[in-house]
Amino acid sequence: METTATVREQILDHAITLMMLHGYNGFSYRDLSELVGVKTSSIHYYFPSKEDLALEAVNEYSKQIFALLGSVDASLPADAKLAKYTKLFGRVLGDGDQICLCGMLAADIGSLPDTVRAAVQAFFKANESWLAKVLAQGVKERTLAVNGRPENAARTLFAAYQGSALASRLFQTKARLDEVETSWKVSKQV
Amino acid sequence: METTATVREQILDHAITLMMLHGYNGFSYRDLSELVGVKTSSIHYYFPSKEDLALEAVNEYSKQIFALLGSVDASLPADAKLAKYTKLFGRVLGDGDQICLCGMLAADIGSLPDTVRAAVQAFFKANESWLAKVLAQGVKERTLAVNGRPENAARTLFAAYQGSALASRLFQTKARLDEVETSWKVSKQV
DNA sequence: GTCTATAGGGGGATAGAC
DNA sequence: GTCTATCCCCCTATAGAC
Repeated sequence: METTATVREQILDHAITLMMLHGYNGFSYRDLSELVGVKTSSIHYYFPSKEDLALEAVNEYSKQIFALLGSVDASLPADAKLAKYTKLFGRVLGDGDQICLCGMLAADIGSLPDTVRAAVQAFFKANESWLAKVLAQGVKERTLAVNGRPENAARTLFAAYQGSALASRLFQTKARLDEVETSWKVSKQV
Repeated sequence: METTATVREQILDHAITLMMLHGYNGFSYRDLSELVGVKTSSIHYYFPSKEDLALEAVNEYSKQIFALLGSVDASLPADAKLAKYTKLFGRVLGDGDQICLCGMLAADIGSLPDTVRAAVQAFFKANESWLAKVLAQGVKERTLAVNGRPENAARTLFAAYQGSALASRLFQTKARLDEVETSWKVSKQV
């Protein structure tokens, strides 16, 4: 049982959540201060600048997501893997008021340094390459509908997940994420 | 030749651009003041609160986009209409540092009042229903690849455009928008 | 309509005591 | 490591002169 999180970990976790809710420019050290229960100067002790904090948030977030992706059973059929991915992406969205941290920071990229841009790019690429493998497998198994090369389709698919996360929150319904999955599954045609 | 724009119009146009670059929380009345050449208090004369400004920006932006959508020749084949849409979406992105205003505000929705949320929702729905008609036409003509009902596929397609706009700016390449179109076009299979 | 002036608060960040 | 105190600037918004 892990009931003890260091102050640093608490700051980072809350920073991730706050950015998923309100974006980089929509939260402050004061917000964190109140959530964690330490003064803002203590937060600067761990994360000298807000940009440092954003960068470490992306790295921590990526680490967590990649761990989940890595835990998906490699022997599953492609459509089952895609279903896992949809669920994973949905769980990240929390109660419906959050979007993917890296989708949010991609929106805020105009306010962020290149270090953060590179980290967000890496997150995108990793997800896209994971999805590309699943799509390639789905083509072989004839369970997923892929137009063109799997690499290209995977970029579009990941974009669709990110866009659907935006729409899910905007309309307060998670159904839109499931529709993405449906759009790539081979159907008997309605 | 229209060389005269009212101060109000200039404010609104710059507000749209600034929000497409940096989001709702990433620009200020001072930024606008410097761009337009009037004091911030004059901006408050036209737009009492920043939320008012955001709402009118969405309305103006929507009006412009809907006018462009309406100008697409109804007699075109579906795949040609989709190509027009891709171009239109790409032109909105400007030099590659902007994303769709309503995509951006969907990311910032946690900081915005319900009036703005409703306006952004209306923008999403209008685009989705326009795309749904194109997809339905494409199914008949056998030029577009649609899985499931056109309405569902259209929501996924629009999400893919929004997500690809994010990625286009993140990676500084517009190729990603074209890939969306490719993913819905019936191909001879590579 | 546009300005000056200002209110009143929030922002990130730092110095230095403990 | 955490605090108090503070700096300095930016923020939205308003009052009132012109």
